[in-house]
Amino acid sequence: MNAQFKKGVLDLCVLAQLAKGDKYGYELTETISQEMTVATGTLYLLLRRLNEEGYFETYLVETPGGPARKYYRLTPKGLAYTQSLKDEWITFIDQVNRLIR
Amino acid sequence: MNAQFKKGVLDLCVLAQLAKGDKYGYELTETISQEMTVATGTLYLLLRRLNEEGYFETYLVETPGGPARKYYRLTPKGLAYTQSLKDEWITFIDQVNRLIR
DNA sequence: ACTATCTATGTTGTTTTACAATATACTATT
DNA sequence: AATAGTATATTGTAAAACAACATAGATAGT
Repeated sequence: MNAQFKKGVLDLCVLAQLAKGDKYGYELTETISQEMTVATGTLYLLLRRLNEEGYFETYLVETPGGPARKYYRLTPKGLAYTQSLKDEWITFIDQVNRLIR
Repeated sequence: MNAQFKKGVLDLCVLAQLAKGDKYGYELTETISQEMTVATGTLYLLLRRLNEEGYFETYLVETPGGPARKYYRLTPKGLAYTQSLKDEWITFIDQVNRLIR
């Protein structure tokens, strides 16, 4: 069992969003905030950490108004990690449900 | 949303077990270990914390062989907290599922 | 008699993660 | 001129889980 799941579901949420297509940080903050409260700083910290672990590639895109957007693209390693995290999440839910029902 | 859920599902597992009936620490360790890995020290730390917050009453029971068992009994406050945590857990699963599917 | 194992409770120090607060910077609106 | 929105990022703090260790009585094996 992955110990990180007890406190690391956000990783999965971000990775699963990126599996749908490249996104920039602020965009991820907005999307995830629709479902749960998350501090903006938390997302950037998480993105930096996962980036350092080789799950992302990044690229900058200029915008006419406002600062440039930093897009995150999943690497093959990142995609594989996303799938394994998703599987572990499903398993984890079952384990918890067996204990609490 | 409860921020503790991202890292506090163990609380719910322990409380839900106690909602079924009084149990002692080692017994909880055994039961929860059937579903997920958990360090013995973690359980006792968690029990002490929840006890200090008024969710338990405790009592000792002598055993013919081995040290006495410390039983934990949910207080009304603890039972109410268990139910609210359970509700929040169900909600949380839905929120995550919307983000990852 | 000694050793290991099981039952049972508990503490200490470390790591991880999320949060709050703060900082920067450009644009558009009032 | 001030505020709000878009966008990225850092710092310090708190919570929770872990690993390792400590204690202790009973039992079983060698």
